[in-house]
Amino acid sequence: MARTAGSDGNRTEAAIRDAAVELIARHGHEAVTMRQLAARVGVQPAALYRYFPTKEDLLFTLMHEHMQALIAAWRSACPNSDADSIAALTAFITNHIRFHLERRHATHVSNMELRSLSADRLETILSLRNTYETELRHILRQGADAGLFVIEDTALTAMAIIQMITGVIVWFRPDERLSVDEITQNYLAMTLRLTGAGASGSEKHVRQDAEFRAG
Amino acid sequence: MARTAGSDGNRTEAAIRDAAVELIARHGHEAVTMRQLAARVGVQPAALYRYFPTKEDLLFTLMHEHMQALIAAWRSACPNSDADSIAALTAFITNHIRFHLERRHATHVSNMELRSLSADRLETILSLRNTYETELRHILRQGADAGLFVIEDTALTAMAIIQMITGVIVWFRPDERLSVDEITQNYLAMTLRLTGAGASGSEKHVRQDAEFRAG
DNA sequence: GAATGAATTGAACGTTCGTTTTATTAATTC
DNA sequence: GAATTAATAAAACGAACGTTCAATTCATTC
Repeated sequence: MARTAGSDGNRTEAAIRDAAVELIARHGHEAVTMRQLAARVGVQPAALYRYFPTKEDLLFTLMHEHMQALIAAWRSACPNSDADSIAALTAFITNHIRFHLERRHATHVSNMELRSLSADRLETILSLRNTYETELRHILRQGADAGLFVIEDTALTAMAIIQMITGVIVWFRPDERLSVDEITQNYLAMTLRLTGAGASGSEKHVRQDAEFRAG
Repeated sequence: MARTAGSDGNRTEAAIRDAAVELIARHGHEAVTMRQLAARVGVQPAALYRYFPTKEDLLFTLMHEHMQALIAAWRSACPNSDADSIAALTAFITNHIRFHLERRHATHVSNMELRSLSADRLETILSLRNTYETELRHILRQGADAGLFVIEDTALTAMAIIQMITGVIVWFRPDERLSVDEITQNYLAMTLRLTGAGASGSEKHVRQDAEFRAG
């Protein structure tokens, strides 16, 4: 056989991307074979090479688009530059958690498969990551300068916050006892306390365990 | 040739473990080949099979011993059960960061290579991990019950703290601008604020950016 | 409805993988 | 110093890997 009835390049490419994200997130890039991926898509292995020249190209494409989407999401979610730092931090945390919970698989790939990239492509991804993290560092520094935050070390605090709020994808599973909104408010409250902003902006969001379980 | 002069099974096994931890941490379990590992040890691939029956057995051994060492380290570092919750939390954070900074490679392996384990071995490791994390949950719950902490959700807060303090191994490199002690104090201060214990126990550790850079 | 391009198959390439087997040498025991 | 055991080398196994190539069929254009 050859070309199949109803075949469509755009649909096939999208199916490859979707299947690849899920398989790589679950088993890792090295562990996923092109045959395995092709079988999941419902196609022969050779067909994959019409869309991605190599296995690594496929991985890089997924990671690159994910990082660009993350930065784009923040650009459209961040408040005006004259907003106060607490509002900016709130927007950052909220956007980050929502974005990552919506794309758990893609985030896993972007965070775990860096070592499968060639040197120059690794640098491309790390540069995008740094661009994003710099946004948080700016918020923290401005807030600290304005006396709104208590921060010992801006870079270290930024890393700590990002590790904490990205970690949600490790344990969160849909149909969990907590809704996405509850989780977001919870992480936000912790972040505001962590940065010393708790007293001025977070109390209204704080609820106790019992209320969470009841709701 | 065959047995080499001065060869010693104990030394060879230790060399295999050390090389395996480093290689797996850097490249991932799937990406490391037995030939590559053997070359690093300075031995032929077949020699590895005298010490570990399969590649997965080697990985599991490394992860299992690491998790048991982590739990043992906490058992010998945790204060008496009549100590207050802030002291217990302080001991937990301090022990965790020191332990992980001393074993960055092994921690990387234990955290990233879970998907290379068979189902029953995965369960063994996850069970040990749960044992460890339960210790933190107990501290948080006791402190919340005693009114020392402000915690919305014990399980979620425990996950957030562990993600945050384990994340130190991702960015920390020796000969960094911050010493291990400074990093530990910094994470401790953030954790105490995050749990709402900041006002009563952490101020004496807080220092500003400028002082860190100067020190 | 012939010509052209897009989409895919089927088969194969050389390479590398984890692992096994057998033989050989070094250390230890008696 | 012979017998035994521990430690390794050397070579090979079949299987699976990423990838390529030619052939073939579907869809579109004119």
